[in-house]
Amino acid sequence: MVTLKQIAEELGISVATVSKALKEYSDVSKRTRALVRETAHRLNYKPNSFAVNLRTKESKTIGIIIPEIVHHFFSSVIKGIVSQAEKKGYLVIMLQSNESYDLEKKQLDLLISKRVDGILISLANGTRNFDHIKNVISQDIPLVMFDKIAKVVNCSKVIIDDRKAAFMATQYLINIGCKKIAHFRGPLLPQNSIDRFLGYKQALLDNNITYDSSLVYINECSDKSFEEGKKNAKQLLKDHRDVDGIFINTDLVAIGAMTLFLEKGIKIPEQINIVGFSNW
Amino acid sequence: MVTLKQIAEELGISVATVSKALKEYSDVSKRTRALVRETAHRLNYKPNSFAVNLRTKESKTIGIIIPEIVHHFFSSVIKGIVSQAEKKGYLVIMLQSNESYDLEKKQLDLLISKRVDGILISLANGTRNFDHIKNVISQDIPLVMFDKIAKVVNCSKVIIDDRKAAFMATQYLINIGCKKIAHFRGPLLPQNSIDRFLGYKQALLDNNITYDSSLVYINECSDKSFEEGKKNAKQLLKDHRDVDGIFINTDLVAIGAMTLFLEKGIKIPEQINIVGFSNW
DNA sequence: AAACAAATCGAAAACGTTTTCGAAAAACCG
DNA sequence: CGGTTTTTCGAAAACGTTTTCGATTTGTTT
Repeated sequence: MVTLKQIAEELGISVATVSKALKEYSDVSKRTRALVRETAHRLNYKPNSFAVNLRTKESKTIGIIIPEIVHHFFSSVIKGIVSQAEKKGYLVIMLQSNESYDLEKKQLDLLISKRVDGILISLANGTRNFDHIKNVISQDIPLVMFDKIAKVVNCSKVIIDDRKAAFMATQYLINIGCKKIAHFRGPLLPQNSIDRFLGYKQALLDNNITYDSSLVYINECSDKSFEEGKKNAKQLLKDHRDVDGIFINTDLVAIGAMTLFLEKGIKIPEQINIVGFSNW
Repeated sequence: MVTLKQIAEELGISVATVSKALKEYSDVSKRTRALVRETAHRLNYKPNSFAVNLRTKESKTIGIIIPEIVHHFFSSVIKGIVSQAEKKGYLVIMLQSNESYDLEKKQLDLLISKRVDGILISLANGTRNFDHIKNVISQDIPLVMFDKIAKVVNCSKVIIDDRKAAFMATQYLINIGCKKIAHFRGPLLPQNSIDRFLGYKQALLDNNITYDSSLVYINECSDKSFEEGKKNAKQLLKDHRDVDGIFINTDLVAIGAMTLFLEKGIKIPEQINIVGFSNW
């Protein structure tokens, strides 16, 4: 591997000038600048990023922590992040928390020990303490939360209007004539699960439909979402045979529910209407 | 940020001993080792990985290049790679080639300029020259290819037996009674596209069904796979109305084809049987 | 030609760690 | 107690780059 020193020796000048020449410092004459550029190219010089990192104290990489990689939403988010970061010369290190608080904390430690320049994070469902996040922020490491956020943490956040979207989904069911609408919601904690529930409730309220908490089913949105959807659908059939619409927190759960209904010979959308959330 | 030097000053010993103590060198007495460990922990010492990288000439990161992140197969592969790498203390940098040869080359350059310790790569469909790969290998940077490989490159490779799998899929269609079986294949180049085609052909041969090249349709497996599936299915209906089975290179294409058949009122599997490939 | 300004370069320190090698101290032995 | 071995430590170099600051050279102005 060729270094600045070798270029310097080749040209009989100092390492300092070579370094400056390569960064086009006005400090060094045009003639030597050209000379250096030329031989650097000839020797196929590539700066040693380890040394650059140490000296400049930055790595031009950003870290990202998401609950689950194999997930249509997150994998498209990653794609966007990676390609955008790239344009600015940044690389992306990706870790997943498996929806676990402990793992999330460990991954965060890993990223700061690697001294990434910044961190993007979507919280695990299991996270209800945010000290590890606040700790990072207090160390002045840039951090922004997206999708699964915590309102109490003071940092930039990127989210959609879950509440409004849920409202619109429920309103749609009402518009096409549904009278009794159930909701399969996510866990109690993540903000977007809460907001979607509130949007659902608001839509009922605005249309003078009385809210019935027994129509709300919870699922964990773990990696068995599909099975959870089937289970909840089965339970729903027992509890409320006359439900004619469901607004479901996540598409994979919705697919599980649909599968069960089809197995039971229940026609969609003739007998029951279903709206999922996520754009899978 | 606390450094070795600060620990050394705190204890009135040298930086060298602190470093060695933290790595449990037998070189330093048990007493000082304990002392160092203790104060390091108390001061919340975290080694500066930039310096470690520079000194040890390794970064404990591996790079991975895949054609497409938003893809069920690749995102599960990533998940496996990330979690396994993690166990060994490695991080993963991920880049995508968008199925483009030029981008693939650029990404490879990026990874080696970042001096990753090793590279995993699944080739882009557009790649038909492998000098960039060979070049990396000749620099003694560990590289292994997976899924979309090139036979001519001399390195470790991880693949499945595409040919056998395709054979089994086609054989299955034959077993359930299909007489005229079409094949929607992938591009001409990637090895697994070739192998799947050969497996299909072999199955026909072994069952004394004459191979008819007009029953083979090509699709590019780009990001418009779904549309390609529909298009090929439409064409197939024009060319060979009596086909009763199709072995399709990729699930997303198969879904496109199924969608078109359903739109045309053709019943699956009553009128036509379909096997896709990928486990989506 | 003296005086000054501008252009060009390089020595050296710094980033924080790891490792070699020699020196000092301690322990052991007859 | 002298000599030898073992244990314990630290000085210093090295990794390759960036940047400051002073020195030297060149050019410009009276």
